[in-house]
Amino acid sequence: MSHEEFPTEDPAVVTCGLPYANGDLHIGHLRTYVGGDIYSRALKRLGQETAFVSGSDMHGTPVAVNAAEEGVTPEEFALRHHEQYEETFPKFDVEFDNYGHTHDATNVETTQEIVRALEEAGYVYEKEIPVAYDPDADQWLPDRFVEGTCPYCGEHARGDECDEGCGRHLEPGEIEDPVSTITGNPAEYREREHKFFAVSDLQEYLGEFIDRLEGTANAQNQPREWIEGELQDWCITRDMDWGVDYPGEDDLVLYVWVDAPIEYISSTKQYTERVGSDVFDWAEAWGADGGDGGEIVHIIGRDIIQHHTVFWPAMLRAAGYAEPRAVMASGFITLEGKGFSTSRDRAVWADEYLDEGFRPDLLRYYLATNGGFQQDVDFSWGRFRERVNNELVGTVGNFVYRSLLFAAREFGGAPDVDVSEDVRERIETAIEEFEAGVNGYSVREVGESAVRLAQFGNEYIQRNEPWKLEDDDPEKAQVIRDCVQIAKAVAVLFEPVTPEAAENIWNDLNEDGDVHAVGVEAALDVSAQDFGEPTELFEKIPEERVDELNEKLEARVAEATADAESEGEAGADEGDDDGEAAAADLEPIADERISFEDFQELDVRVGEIVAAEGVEGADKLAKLTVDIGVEERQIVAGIKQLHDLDSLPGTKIIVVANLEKAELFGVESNGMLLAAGEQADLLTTHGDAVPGTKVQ
RNA sequence: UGCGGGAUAGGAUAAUGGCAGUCCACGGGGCUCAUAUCCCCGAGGCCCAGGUUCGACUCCUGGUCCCGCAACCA
Repeated sequence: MSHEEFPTEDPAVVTCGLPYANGDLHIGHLRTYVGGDIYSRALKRLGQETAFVSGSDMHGTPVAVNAAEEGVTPEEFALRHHEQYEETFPKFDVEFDNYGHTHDATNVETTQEIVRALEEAGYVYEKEIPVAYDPDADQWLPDRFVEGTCPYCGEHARGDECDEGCGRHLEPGEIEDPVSTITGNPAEYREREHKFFAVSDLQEYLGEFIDRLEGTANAQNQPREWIEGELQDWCITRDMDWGVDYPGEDDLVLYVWVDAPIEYISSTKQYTERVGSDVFDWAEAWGADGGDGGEIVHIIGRDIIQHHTVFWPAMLRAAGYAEPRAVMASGFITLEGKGFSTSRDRAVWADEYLDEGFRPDLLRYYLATNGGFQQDVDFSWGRFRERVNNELVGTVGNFVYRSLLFAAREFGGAPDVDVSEDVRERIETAIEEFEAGVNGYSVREVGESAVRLAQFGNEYIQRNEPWKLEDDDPEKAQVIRDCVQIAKAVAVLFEPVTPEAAENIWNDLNEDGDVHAVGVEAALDVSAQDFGEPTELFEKIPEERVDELNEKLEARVAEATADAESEGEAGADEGDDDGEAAAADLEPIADERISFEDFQELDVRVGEIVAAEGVEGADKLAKLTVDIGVEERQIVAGIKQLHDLDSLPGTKIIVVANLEKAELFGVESNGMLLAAGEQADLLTTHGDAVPGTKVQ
């Protein structure tokens, strides 16, 4: 690796964090992949030899647990997601040079090689630790295969973290009353030998490494806490079948975070196997040939910074590979100002975006340029429309279209004169900005260099008004020639962000060759002379589309929330919508009608609140004791913050009495109270119906 | 609680301690080859409180708020 400016003489590897084979992709995920794709295209554009690789992360307990729930094998489960990812990325023009997965033979082999190297170098030792064990099923229960009671807050918790209560991380052996998540059997603790990676031996190295690491500031600073504090060694084995076998140990697999980053190497290897080492040499890039290695750039979400700045470089170092040059950690995405919530279907899914008929270019542009890469950005359909209409249609599309249209009509293509000095210099400036974006690890800067150039183009054509010039005025040919060149430069510089539009400009210009393969210098190359009338690059998004999309989103969230509530998860999630907003745009009435019989299935009763108290550890849940005439019921509802609980006893409410029981935060909820809207305005009786009266 | 990132106009971004600039949106006017671009004018901003200083968005102290991370969560 060098710390010279790109492009360097060495091969580069750009990687994207492995998507975990356990769910659907939404535009929040896409930010990292689009960012990586743009960055790798930009590097290639600068002439840097680059491999862009990733793969699906197939292992780990969540896959195993979810597969078991579905009754399929982990491999089947994970492969299904893998295939889906593999199909989805190209639809967004995210084009990996190689996309593998962690369960393929290459990765298993590479992982085992690296683990052996760690062992040989003396970085692995054994230690006995307590592990949950299911004696009935004769099975070890690592991580999420066990759940029980958090020793710190007493809430129900997963084996590895107290997900519902205090949020603390739990060490193996800590969780109390352990129960198997597969069989429901009570578990016991058994001492068990496990393998540890002596990260602490590499503390000094990691301290130096982090000082020279490039990329975004968050990736460099966040891990300082651990690296400059006391590093703990890392347990790298698990008692399960699903994973990469630990070499020489039949009943242990490697912890998923060992084989996951190694997929970066394996995927590069597969690329070399496909194209030949004369085109791209994985061993040189990763320093497996004993050399210094190439330029390794990791592009990840900021949630996995520590894995890429502590464990991973430690493994590379200990096993004798090259270290990463840069880590770019992206911020998160919010949707219309609020967090994504996949359980509430509050998300813009990758497939959904495409199904709405939008081109990948538009989203790529939005994601790449709406804020700095490490900044959290908000996605809203309104702003999406604004930026597409103003910047892509108004600035870029309009400039290219008006220039090429004018050129085609007046000259049948580009007039045969040289590009003026001023314009040449302006294009050179744009190239410099583009390069600065790559060297500053800013996909935003890369994307904006082309838009600013198009903006200059609009000013330039406007200032010179070629449409007012006489046909024999040499100035007319000059201006048009300059504009055609600017349009070509825009195609070259905008290609990483909007590959499809770049291709269209290229075709309109009647250029030979592949716009995806040319270098930045092509921006200044003489254009083809003849071309016809151009196509329109981008289409405006009408305002009604935004309304429609927002309505769809709201309706979906409402539906998912209602589903969740009927499953007894009411209020356990965020619900901070404000009342005015909810009143301003009401959800449309459902189209589907239900029969009277269906309605009659609901046993709705008048009830009276006897007692109300908050559920400990939950922000929003309240435990209510409700008198419904025939009996008293305990009902949990998400109203803790919305009502004064002390004033509730004596209040008459309406209750769905025959809703199935549910457990929320470990508290049983036997029924559901009816309330209106996000503010949970409680339904009550107008007259004096006694508790137990049926509502009909 | 600790650590990190952040807070500049409605949104997005700049400013060695020296006039708070730019893009988009908004209001008004002009131009018009073009999917309404460009030009002109206008309204609108430094999270708060102290301090250092001739002078603070910038440096210091103390707060507030947002987003993360806190290690066998993929």
